[in-house]
Amino acid sequence: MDLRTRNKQATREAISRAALRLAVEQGPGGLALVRVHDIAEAAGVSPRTYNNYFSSREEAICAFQADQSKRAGQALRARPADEPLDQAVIAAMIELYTDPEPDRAGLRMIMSTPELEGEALKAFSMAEGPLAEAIAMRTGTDPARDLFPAVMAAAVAGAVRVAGRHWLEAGNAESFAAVLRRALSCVVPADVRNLTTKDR
Amino acid sequence: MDLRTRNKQATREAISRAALRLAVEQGPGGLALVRVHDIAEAAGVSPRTYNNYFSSREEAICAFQADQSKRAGQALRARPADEPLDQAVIAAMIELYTDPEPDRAGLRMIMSTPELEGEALKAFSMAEGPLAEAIAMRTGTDPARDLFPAVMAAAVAGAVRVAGRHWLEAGNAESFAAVLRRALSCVVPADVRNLTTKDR
DNA sequence: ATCTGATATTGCGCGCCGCGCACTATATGC
DNA sequence: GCATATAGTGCGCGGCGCGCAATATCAGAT
Repeated sequence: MDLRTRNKQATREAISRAALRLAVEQGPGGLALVRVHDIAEAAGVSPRTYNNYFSSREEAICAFQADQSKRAGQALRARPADEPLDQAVIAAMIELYTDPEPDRAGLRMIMSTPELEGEALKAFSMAEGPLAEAIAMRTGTDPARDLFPAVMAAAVAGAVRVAGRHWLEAGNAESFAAVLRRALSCVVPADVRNLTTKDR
Repeated sequence: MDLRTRNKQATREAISRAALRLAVEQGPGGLALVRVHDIAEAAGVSPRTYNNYFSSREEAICAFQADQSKRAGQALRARPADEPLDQAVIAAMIELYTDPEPDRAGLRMIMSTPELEGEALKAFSMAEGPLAEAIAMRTGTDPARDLFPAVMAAAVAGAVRVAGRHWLEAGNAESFAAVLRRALSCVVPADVRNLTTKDR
């Protein structure tokens, strides 16, 4: 990859990290106190530059989650091709979202701050497109006709979100991986054939 | 209900309707041209009053979808108690979202305008809470321990969203009810017992 | 090592937005 | 018909997003 591009990504990440850190410092109640000026300063960049990378504080704060979700497709595609869909999806999502174990404070910030709700949903739902594509590949279905890939992708993304919420509310009782597996088991059918055929 | 409250709701709806109408007029590309001033004027209200009801144009535009989603719980609860979960959910969602058949232009506006993406996701996801509660009632599960109700609710809301997108992209080939049924069939298990037991 | 062209960063300024506050208009319930 | 809670409004402030043009920075060729 181009060095120039790498520097850009570094700047982007610096801004994003600064934004999330400052937001976490204020807690879910004080998002209004996180000024663009502060984010830019903490990232060592001018306010105008901050706005070249993100068009809202919310977007900057949730950027990490968004980027992670975008990798959902490749995570599933990385699973062995002969693995059953349900196992592949569960393994892929656990790998994607628990490497490393999520930051509690950060996740709590983006998931329980009303002003961030829309952006957080956007961040998680960014997994849907790539995921649907990967699922379609695996099941050999045509995304234009079959609803199954897109619906399943949305269900998986939703399960991840619910798992996150539950993991935040419960204490350290369970690892996120365990919660995630439980959640995904509710929507990823062990045998998917009867559903796809019904859907054709 | 109090008359005063009804007038408030009427005002709220007037603003919301005006906002959506103006947005549709500009199309998904020109949301920036929909000024608060115009919305307020079209609703016969001062800009300041508009802001007493909605804290952003996006929220005003998506208010109808949001309100509809909020009724998901009662829609499911209105189904006969002895009806199997899968049939009840499908029937309830079809009743809720196809009475009347959705407005194509309006739905297209909120679902394919990038600036509205977050708010639209919020609107659809507002069904999840009430829906999860109703599902928990039906299945007799404890939402605090079992993930199933919340996960299923998220999956259903996601399926509705995907169905909407598909219905917009396809022409008049299918009624929305038909698409909705197909989408929901992908995630609502015909026999839910094996999943709930696995989840306990 | 130097130059050069591309590109990232920045400063400035405009228009709009969300909202707190205080005031006014309204009509509900007595 | 009146008192009073409540909805609507005008004003003003601070902040934000972004277009534009100038500047700084750096990769790559010579």
